[in-house]
Amino acid sequence: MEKNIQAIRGMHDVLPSQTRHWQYLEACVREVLGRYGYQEVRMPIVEFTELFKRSIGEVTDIVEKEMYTFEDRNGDRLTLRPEGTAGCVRAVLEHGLLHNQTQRLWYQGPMFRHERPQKGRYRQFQQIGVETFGMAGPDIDAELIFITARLWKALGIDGLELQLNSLGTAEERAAYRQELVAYFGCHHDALDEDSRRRLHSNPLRILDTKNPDMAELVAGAPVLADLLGEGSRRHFEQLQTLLKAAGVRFVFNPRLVRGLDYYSLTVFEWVTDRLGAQGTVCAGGRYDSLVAQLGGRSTPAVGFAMGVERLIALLEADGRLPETARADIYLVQRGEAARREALVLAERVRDALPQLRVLAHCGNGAFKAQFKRADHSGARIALVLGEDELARGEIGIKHLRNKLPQEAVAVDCLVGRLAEIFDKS
RNA sequence: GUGGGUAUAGCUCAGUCGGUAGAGCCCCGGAUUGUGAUUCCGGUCGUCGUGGGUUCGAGUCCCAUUACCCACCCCA
Repeated sequence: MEKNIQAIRGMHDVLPSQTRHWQYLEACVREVLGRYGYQEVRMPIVEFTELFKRSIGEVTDIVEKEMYTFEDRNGDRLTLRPEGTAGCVRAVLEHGLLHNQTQRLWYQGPMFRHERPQKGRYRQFQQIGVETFGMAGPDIDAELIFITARLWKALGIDGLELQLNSLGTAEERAAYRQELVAYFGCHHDALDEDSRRRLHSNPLRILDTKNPDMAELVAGAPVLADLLGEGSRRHFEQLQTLLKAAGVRFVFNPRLVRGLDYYSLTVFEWVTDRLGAQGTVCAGGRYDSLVAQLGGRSTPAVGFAMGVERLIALLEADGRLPETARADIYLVQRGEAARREALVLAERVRDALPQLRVLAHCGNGAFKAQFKRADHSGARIALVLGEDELARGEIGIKHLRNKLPQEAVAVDCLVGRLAEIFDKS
């Protein structure tokens, strides 16, 4: 038997009842970022596989088993982007946007990771990313965090916790990594299966284990903060001072590690406990070595990304989202001549009153049913054009949301009368 | 990749011990001619996820499979 075609696992349609929510969120983001002077960039969804391998890191889960990679018709290895930073860096390098200048950029779009879907985690998911280039100080780190805090406020999201950590420079982190591997290597027998694997892939992750049997071992592990050099330490302290000065609350989380290889110094996450296991709603950090790593002149950079589905889930849980837009006017008609006239009339109303949403009934349908639809559309008034009205050169205005009696106005006066009605609200 | 749960109408869900498939919502029609949301009456809608098996008989029991959900892993 033939199977119905359905959406790819982990990839979802956004239906009309939800698009309104997305648009609201996007408008909010656009507005806030605009106020900080950030500019939107749009990159391709597909890049050379090599780009992601070189930026995200060969031994990360993303590169090893989560990428949608395929061969192009001419034999190129291509990958559906699993995150946005790599492509953004590639784009600014390719177009010389880092030549003697700083950049504050943002983008939005789908990312793809072949993971097992669950709440808040999908194979195609939407991210809004923000990246800045050419600024090395903690002030730009703080600015990014201010942006996020302002965004939560604008959206009405509260209850998020900001977690903060410093990973040090690439050298410091490498040194720390070695110490960790040495330490856990000595206690190899005490490691659980996951941690043994992490020992090679991402030893910093071991610190974040959820296994209580490992708690003691982890507690005795060397601490990254002890290995930070003077520069890293000052950067981190200054950032904290800036956050405090601006009244942005945060929690120092020494176990906060990012999964991608390119991070250094500042890393942060906004988390919630209301979304199940996928509690990170926004995360980012500094990646001062990535630009050089991808062939550019060494350029400091810092950025973050938000998971749009997760933010929407939060907003929906709080009932913070606007209703789907309703119609303002529904035009019902009856009779052949009226049907033709109705469409023309609707056009005229749209010409004169562009802010109104005008639905004209199309096709057949009992008069009664048309009113039913008018009601259902949410329209405040129904315009009635039947044989009688047509003969008299009039149009009926029926108020659907209050007790006002139905009016009849000359067709020429309709626009003026409608303007009056909708002006009052 | 690993584990657990679920699958019945467009939606939300009942369905007893194995005995002919149900409700609410939605949609459509009607309640004196051309007027909605309330009320009343009537109506449409199902490969009971899919494929096998047990049985006189399976939505129900068994096996397999697929999809979805949740968690692990990982991450936004």
